[in-house]
Amino acid sequence: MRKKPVQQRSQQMVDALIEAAGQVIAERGLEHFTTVQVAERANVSVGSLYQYFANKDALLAALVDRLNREMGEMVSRIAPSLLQADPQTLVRGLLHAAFDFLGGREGLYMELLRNWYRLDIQRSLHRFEQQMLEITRAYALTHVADLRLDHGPAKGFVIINSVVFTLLRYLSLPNRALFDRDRLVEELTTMVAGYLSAGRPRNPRSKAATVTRAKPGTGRSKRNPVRI
Amino acid sequence: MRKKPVQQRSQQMVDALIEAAGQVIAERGLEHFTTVQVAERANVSVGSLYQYFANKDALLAALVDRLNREMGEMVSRIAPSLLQADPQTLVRGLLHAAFDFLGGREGLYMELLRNWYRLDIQRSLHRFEQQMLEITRAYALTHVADLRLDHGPAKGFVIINSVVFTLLRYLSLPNRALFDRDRLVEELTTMVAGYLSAGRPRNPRSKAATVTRAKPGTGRSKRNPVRI
Amino acid sequence: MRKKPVQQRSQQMVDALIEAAGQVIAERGLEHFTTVQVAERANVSVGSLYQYFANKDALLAALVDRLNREMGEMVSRIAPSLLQADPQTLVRGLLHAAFDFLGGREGLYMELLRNWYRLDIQRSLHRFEQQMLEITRAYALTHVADLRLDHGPAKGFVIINSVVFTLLRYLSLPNRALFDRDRLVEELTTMVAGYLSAGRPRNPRSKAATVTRAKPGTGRSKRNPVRI
Amino acid sequence: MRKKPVQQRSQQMVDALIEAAGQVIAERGLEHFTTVQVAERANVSVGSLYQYFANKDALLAALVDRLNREMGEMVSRIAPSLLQADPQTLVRGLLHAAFDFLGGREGLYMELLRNWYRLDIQRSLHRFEQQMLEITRAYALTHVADLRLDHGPAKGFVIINSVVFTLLRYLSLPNRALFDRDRLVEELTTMVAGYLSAGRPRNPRSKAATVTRAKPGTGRSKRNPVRI
DNA sequence: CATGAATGAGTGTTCATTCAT
DNA sequence: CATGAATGAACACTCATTCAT
Repeated sequence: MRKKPVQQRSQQMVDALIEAAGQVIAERGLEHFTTVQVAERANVSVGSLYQYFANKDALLAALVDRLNREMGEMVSRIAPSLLQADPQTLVRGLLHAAFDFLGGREGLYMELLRNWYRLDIQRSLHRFEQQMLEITRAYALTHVADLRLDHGPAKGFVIINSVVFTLLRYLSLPNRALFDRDRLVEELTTMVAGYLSAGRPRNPRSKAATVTRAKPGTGRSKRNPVRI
Repeated sequence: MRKKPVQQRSQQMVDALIEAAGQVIAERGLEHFTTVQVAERANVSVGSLYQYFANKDALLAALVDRLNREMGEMVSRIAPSLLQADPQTLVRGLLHAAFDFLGGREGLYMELLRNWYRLDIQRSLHRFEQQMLEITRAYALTHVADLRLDHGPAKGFVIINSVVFTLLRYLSLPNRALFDRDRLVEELTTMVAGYLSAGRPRNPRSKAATVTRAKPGTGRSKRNPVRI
Repeated sequence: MRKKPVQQRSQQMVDALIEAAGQVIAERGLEHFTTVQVAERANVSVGSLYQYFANKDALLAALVDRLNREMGEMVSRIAPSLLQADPQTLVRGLLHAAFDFLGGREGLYMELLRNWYRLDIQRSLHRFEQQMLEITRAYALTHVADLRLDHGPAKGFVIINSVVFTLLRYLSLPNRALFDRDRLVEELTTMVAGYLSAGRPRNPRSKAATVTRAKPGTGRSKRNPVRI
Repeated sequence: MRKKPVQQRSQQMVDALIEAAGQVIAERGLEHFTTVQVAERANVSVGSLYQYFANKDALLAALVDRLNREMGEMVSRIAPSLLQADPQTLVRGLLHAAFDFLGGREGLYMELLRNWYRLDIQRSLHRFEQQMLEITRAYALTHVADLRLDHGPAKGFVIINSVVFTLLRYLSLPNRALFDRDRLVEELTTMVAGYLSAGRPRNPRSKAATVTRAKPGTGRSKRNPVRI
């Protein structure tokens, strides 16, 4: 940002520009938005845009920052009320919140998240993972028996990406006739809640199976038989 | 495609152009590749490119078609050998195959899949889902007890997207120090295999819960703790 | 200048702006300096700049005026002490003064003089010539035998421009390793002092040669054979 | 240059663009010429300009190269016919040639040379000096008695810059009423020829004078008293 | 059919200047 | 009077697409 928007009017302009950028991106797509369009949408001249943002990328970065922040806020808002529920309820609640967040603001977040690798949205996703990890830990403190405690970074990574991109793709579907939102949430709830509970002795009679990789030879050595 | 390449030379040229397009995209990224670059890489003039492809988008569509086809071939190649194994082995095998596929060809598929919404890769993913569904059905015929038979479209959707995008994002990670590929595959295997086995009467006492969505339609606000 | 700065504060501001303009030009070059930079450097707003200068060019004109005045002052300061010396000493003294003047003020004058044709520095140079003419006349009054008295405007023109631009280019040289300042001054002294003394019967035996222009025909008519 | 103009048509285009650039610069001045204007003048689109020149600067560089080359050719064309003449005739001939060259082509060279420090015209001037040095050496071989042989780089530097910039400024004069071209050439001839002959024992009775700098204290150390 | 030079609309960005506060 | 945010015309440069050869 070129100038620190200390004054109120300035901050308003910065906000208006970020907002306008979001709208234009949501409407035209990331690859078709131009600085002039953003300025026009914000009822402002291009020059003003460049008074507050060094360049187009800086504007995008600010928008991503807002996404990042709002994702955090969303989680913080939702989490407390879910800590007393059982795992499925927790997961389902988070999923609905994520759904609402993604579809919100005219699909702005969707277009941004679809471009997670161009913009620096990886950071946002990473922070999201951290928050989920914290929630899981907090949850585990009161529900000792229900969830495994030793969640490494991999579990959070798997869950977040599975959920976010599955939702994202569902919302991007031209035709949602095959199954509705609730069905999707239930499926994801089943999958995620099951995954979170995994590892506990769920079914004592389940036979221990020793399996090897089907196609072990692609350069990965010592992938040992795994006990499940 | 402007002309049906009935002649052999023409088909070769079409192939060379698609191949070149893939290479250039893998190297420079989707947003930085140009038709001239593609033509040069294919040792052909731009004019010839436009002889066979109406425009840039048609070229991209052809590339996506190839992706679509190769994804199908990949699955068909892998599936037969896995039908005898137990669920985890099946899933793990498919995951490793998907991993290899994504990382293959210098990351060409990654760059394409990252742009699933710009190009029309949704079709490819959908076909992929169909194939997975078929595999699951075939598998179920011989492993009746292990997997639920009533997989609707939602389950396939969830699995495919969860897996594909999680792998995609992992491979896009600048730093893979936190956990390695095998760990990720194990986690996904656990999640997916568990999910596929879910629905069977695991906990007889569980159901009989009446749940209502807090605000089922557009329901944004205050989605209250829910009793399941 | 838009307003006559009758008040003291105003005059200070005008001075500060001119000074700031000079500094910015010296640092960034004439083609890269902006009115905003100048205003900031003068601890003043752009609006104020435009209160006193109709536009950018007016500011530059004021700067050139100052250059003009300071060049005059420089000559006036130097001249008196040199009127008693012999021609070479006079010339050498003036050259060193010109050198110091050009290199002074962080090279401000250099950047301005390099742009003698954009800004209206021709006036400054012309005034400079007048001053030199006066000095020569004054000098001739006490050194009748040493210098020709009939210096027309051409001689002053030749000397001033030869000296100023040669010094200017020397100071603009990226590498001054070939010869140092003193050497340059000596050469110029030799040339100029010799030139000023020329016309007197130096070499009685010089044969009268009738020569024709080497390439008389390029559009300049009747340039007749010249008697030397 | 982006593409090697191997073909004739291409070379023509390159030439046309350079020529157009020269014309636009001569008409509008260096700071007001745009790539679009150049393209239009060359009856070509901007895109074509950029097919042959990486950017605006590359176009300017090509123009400067042409200046450089033409200056060299001009000297080579003039020099041979002057080697038999006496010094004044030599100098006068070169001066008239330089005059014609500068004023030629609608003043294109003037505008370029006025910008010797922005463009890389210093190289051209340096090469020009080298050529003059060679001419002087060749001349000295047949006119041993007339010219000093030990011309260091300083002498050439002084002459070239004195002459070039004095001519340049004369041609830039809005009003040439004070003295005409021939007068200027005569004055320069006198000065330069005198300078070139200097150093020879011209006047045995000239008293040796020891002089010190008029204003020695500006930071240049060891500037010793000079023997004249 | 093949070629690749030519096109020109479109984009990001700058900066002299104005004017509401 | 001073301020500095706002303006928008102007410019360098790109690249998908065409078409004369």
